Amino acid sequence: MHKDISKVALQRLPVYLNYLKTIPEKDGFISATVLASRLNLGEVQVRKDLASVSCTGKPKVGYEVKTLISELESALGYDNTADAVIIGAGHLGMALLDYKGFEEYGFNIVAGFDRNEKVWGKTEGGKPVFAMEKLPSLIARMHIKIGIITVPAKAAQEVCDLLVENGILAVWNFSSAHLNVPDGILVRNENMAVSLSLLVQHLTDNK
Amino acid sequence: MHKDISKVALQRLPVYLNYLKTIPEKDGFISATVLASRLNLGEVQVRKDLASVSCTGKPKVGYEVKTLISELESALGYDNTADAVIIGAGHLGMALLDYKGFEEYGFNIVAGFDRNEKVWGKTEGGKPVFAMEKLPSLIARMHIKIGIITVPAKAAQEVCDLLVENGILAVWNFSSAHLNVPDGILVRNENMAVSLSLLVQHLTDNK
DNA sequence: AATTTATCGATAAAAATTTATCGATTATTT
DNA sequence: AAATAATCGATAAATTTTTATCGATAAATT
Repeated sequence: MHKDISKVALQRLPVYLNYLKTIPEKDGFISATVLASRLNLGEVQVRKDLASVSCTGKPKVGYEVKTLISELESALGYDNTADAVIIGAGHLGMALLDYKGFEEYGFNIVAGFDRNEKVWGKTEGGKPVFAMEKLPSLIARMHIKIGIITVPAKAAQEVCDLLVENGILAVWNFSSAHLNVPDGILVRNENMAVSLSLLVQHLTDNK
Repeated sequence: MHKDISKVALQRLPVYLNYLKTIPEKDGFISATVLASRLNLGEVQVRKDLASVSCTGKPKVGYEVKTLISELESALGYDNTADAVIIGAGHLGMALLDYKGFEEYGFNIVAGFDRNEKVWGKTEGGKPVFAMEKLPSLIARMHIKIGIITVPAKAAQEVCDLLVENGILAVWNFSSAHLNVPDGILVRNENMAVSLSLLVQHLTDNK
């Protein structure tokens, strides 16, 4: 098994994977040179990134696309599917429930939960929405370790506490609230405004 | 004006800003030490990041929160509000239309556009959804430079081309498609599955 | 008023990441 | 069959980023 994939490389691997899945050369070969120019990355960087998951590149031709795809998938751990639940079935929660990309990458959003009884029993992309009361038993029964928080900021900490109490180990936080968690619990904050601001920053720099 | 903010620091600045806006010490001071421990970052790193936008820290007490907030905002360019449009009024598009965080950061999502006439005329969070035909004139009239793509992958390139044709300079791509754009156009890809996979990666590493 | 404590800001060291270079290898061309 | 061209993979150099150290300073304490 390949190891020592740097943090930043790890962020680029899915980009390669994603791109490889869309190209016409699906049944042939692709070189690091071509890949680099298509994705606007450095040729050497691409080669180095790929070296961390593959050693099947052949001089003059490059990498077999099929092989590379499965090597990337396996390196990224997409083989072992991971289950997660979503708390908050507003538009964002529903969008994530429906997001096809997850399945493709081996993730499985099991269900959504919401306080509002109007959405109980609804399904989105085949995923059901339940009452909050059902959360503890479902998490326990299915040994779920990942919780996705898409509730308003005000309710986020409360929801987070509930998740942690019930054995969740990683939280993906879409609310703007800053979450306090005990040691050992991983929080990843997804702040949409931050992402957009980085885009704008870039825009104003280059003029 | 402060300069030379490193790329990675630039990604952390909004985190500080976001956190500062939520704390109880709003009217007082906060030290890099405290900020670091609250956000689980290195003390020196925080101090260095802040040094790139501020020089108002006082020994023994830290930084005045109010001052720091406005210094961060100005460094990040949140003074000059930026307008954007969203193409694709599915759940994700609707969620972004409704996302309150943007306004807070000085962004303004002007409107959504969709091919499906069932959603035309709807509003979400006060933002209207229009037919695609209205896109060119609105972009031109309001001088909008940012487009957010939340359509399915199949339609993404077509939408992207349309945006570019009409003068959009930056694209925030939520679809899984890889977009080809002319030089000078900035594309930022938001792959939800990537974010989740990084979370999971971290989870499986630390066990 | 002197001493202690907490923190800044700067500089230096360490670590991580990117970029450059180059020999080895494989297909293609002569 | 030999020469050529393209590309890999490895190693080295350059750059960027993170972490450590330390004197200076402002508030708190003695």
